[in-house]
Amino acid sequence: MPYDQLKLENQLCFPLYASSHLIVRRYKPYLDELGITYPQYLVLMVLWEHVSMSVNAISKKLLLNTNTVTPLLKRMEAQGLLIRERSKNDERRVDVRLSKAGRALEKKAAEIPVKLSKGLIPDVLSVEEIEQLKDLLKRLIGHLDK
Amino acid sequence: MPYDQLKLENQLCFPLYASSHLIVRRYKPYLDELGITYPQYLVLMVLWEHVSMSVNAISKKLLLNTNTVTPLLKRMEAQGLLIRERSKNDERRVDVRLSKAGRALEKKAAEIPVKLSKGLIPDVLSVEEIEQLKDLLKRLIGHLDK
DNA sequence: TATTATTATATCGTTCACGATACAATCGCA
DNA sequence: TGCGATTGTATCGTGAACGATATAATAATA
Repeated sequence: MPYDQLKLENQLCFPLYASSHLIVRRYKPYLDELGITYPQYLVLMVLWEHVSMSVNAISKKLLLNTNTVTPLLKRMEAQGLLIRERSKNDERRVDVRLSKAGRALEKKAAEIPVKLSKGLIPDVLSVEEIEQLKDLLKRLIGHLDK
Repeated sequence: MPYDQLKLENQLCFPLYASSHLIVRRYKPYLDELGITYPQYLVLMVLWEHVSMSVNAISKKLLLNTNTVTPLLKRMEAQGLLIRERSKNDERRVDVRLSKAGRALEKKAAEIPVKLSKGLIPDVLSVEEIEQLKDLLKRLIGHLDK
């Protein structure tokens, strides 16, 4: 039985890949109600925390490339969720800030993580295990993102 | 400070999403050498373990929808990595098996997980922590995939 | 000041990922 | 046997995700 490391069962990457997809699928019905996608929800979370941010700063925060974030932001601007504006200080930069509509979504969105954790915590994973999982993932990300 | 659960920092989903992307990025240069993408590598792993499988069985194994897997397999067939053939028993099914070229990639692919674990284990995460991480992810997937 | 390098963003083409939908083959059961 | 329900696969359209590339603004330095 050669190449045990090539079994899905034994890989770390596959469960990461799969759980990421599955959890986004779980978010979908709730995000559909708000008219946004999961990556758009990530952008909103960044902008709920920071009044104004450049395209570059957003893409760094989300660990995505700017050529992914640029069209994402343009779609969100077209939907009226945010405003993109060339910075006056440095005209290479485009600063992004939420519109009223974008800011208004925060309250509704706040319920989503609560709803999703139902049935998961503590039945499947305890609070401690969730913290453990987040910690392990953050250390992994720290290694991968350099 | 309202809505703490909406901070990227506090979410479980975001580190899952991010680590999945980052690890696929790490795979990329190695998979480029083999002329395949990460989802194609997943398909190959399934078929290295199982001589023949239906489209449906592959999509279930990878936790992907068939409308994702069908074009994936067609591209792989066009590249000469595998053969798709209507099942004789049940003509609704399409059985998929590797070509010689597809089987030949296994040996080269076997080195990739080994290379990727360098610098990660045990410096960033111990062997035990990797096992712990896989276990937590599998339990999470078990919950999400139903 | 001129020119080279860097930074920030945008554009293009390919591959995924998935919901909605279509359609043919097979199954279940009266 | 007949026929409605189910199953397996495929097609289409939209939104990512990213490498490669382009372009303009700014910074660095000769």
